[in-house]
Amino acid sequence: AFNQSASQPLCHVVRRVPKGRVISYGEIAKILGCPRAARQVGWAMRQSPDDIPWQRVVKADGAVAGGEHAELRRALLEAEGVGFLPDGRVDMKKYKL
DNA sequence: ACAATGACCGTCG
DNA sequence: GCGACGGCCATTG
Repeated sequence: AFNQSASQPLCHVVRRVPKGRVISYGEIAKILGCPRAARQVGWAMRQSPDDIPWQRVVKADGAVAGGEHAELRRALLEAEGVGFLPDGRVDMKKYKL
């Protein structure tokens, strides 16, 4: 049930992620009550305002999603102190919430 | 109502 | 360790 109103709880979860940390779509979905709704999270995120720190939302394996903005968000994460592995992914062991 | 698509996840070879 | 496959829930043509 990730309708437009769902973007609110979604934002809540994203905002609760501390700076310098990341969270995966699956984790968010789980927190929202639908452990298998990772895709919907992505869908809701796409239509959500950009005022929220979406840069902290990455895939379960640490890869940064987000198509065109992916590189930009990666840069933002680096600015927050999130370390990236040589393969261009976040070190989930250290930074995953 | 059906089939295809997606800012994904977990399992299996 | 990596690539392939299916499942998941909601949106869209």
